[in-house]
Amino acid sequence: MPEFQHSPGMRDILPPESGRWRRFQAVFAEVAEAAGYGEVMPPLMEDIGVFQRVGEHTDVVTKEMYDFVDKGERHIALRPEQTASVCRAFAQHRPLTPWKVYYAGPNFRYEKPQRGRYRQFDQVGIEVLGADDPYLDVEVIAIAWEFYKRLGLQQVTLLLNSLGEPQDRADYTAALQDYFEQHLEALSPESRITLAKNPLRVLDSKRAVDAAVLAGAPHISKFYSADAAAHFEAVQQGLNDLGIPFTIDTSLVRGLDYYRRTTFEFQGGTLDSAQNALGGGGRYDGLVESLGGPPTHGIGFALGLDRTLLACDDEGVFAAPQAVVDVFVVDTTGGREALLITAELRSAGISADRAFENRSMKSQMKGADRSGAPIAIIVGSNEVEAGVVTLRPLRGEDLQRLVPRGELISEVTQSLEQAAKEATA
RNA sequence: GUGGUCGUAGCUCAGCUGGUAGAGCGUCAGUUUGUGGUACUGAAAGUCGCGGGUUCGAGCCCCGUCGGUCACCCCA
Repeated sequence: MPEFQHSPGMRDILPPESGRWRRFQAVFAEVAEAAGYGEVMPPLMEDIGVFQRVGEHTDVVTKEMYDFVDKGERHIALRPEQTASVCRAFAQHRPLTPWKVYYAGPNFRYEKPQRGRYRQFDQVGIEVLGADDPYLDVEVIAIAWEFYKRLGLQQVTLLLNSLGEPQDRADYTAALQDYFEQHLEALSPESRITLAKNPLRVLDSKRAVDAAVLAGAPHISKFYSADAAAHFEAVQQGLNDLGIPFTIDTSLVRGLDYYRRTTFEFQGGTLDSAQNALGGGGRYDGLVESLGGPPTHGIGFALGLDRTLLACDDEGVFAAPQAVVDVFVVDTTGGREALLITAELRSAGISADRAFENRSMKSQMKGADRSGAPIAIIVGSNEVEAGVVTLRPLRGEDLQRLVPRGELISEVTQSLEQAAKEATA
């Protein structure tokens, strides 16, 4: 065993999996940019106050933050999510609204790790600040939906709810509190604890004993103000117009305290309940204001990279890309020819790899095979004397041939084009 | 944070009631010293997570600890 391993909940992402991560983020960037979103890159750490504004009562803030005091006596925290940072950035820079941004990168939460749940975990997401239009809600959801489609995921369920206006939410919370207190005996001990902290979140319970009580609980929909009801109606209509299927789930309560009106979550159909929340988001108010900005409407979502990838594994889509190089150079004269030829190929925009340590030809050919390259360039003493190289197709039935050293690039280019054509045919 | 479970070569695992470690895959090297993907031969590679204890003797038993995993909690 090595003396050091990564800390719990941290991981090394190695190739080819790392290529999959990069592609994941690239696809997300494409989808977001196609809708006019620009990338925002907030810092990995901030004054802890930025995150505390998100919700004084949530576990994310109270128990799970990675924080420390820096050499300037500042109380700093590693970001547990990015929404707060984006709002802080908005309050600080005051860009034109609506401000449409996306982000990708790691977040940190001090939790007990388990499958699909790490202390350093990546999310991609978008936020829009400064607009309250229900069609914006639809656009935001549609972007996530399109992203899942691009990945190839089929079994994603969109759960939709509205928490109403802050007042509606408060009224509902009070009603819920009353109801649960009347049925305290039937609630699980865990839920009773949750009830004391935040009645809304009792609805999240997955415990079987709570099911009966939950089924009889009052519904948020009875508490909507006219505005909230109209907004929610418009969102549903818009989703229907785009052909995006959704399920209303009145028990859908997001973890952070600042949400209002539209909330949504994406669930993976193939995953266990512990990690089936692929992503979620909603509309929020007051966050920018609490960070020193003007009153600003906001909406956004965050999607977990790990869980989404787990869902991809289960559905057999979005596999890790195989690292492939165009050409593998086999040199049996000591390696200098390979040095020159790979450099020449790379300068010409042709990716090329080679073996080192002067291995046997057989070993080098093995390397060529493993590299995935469609062609090998072989150089031995015969070739060097004759001023040629051997161009050896590795994938098809074509025979190898000698080409003049000076025509290397044009011959390889031609050969690669032909290989590409055969591959698609 | 609480509870269950697991931890043996790079990977996946075997190792019966305790007697100082094995397989497959992979890696490397050979099988006519210029040619890969198949086959054959061989080799390297493990302080059996770590630390204590019981025992003549522990990978197998006990305790602790670290890590993974599952459930709860929470969430992505």
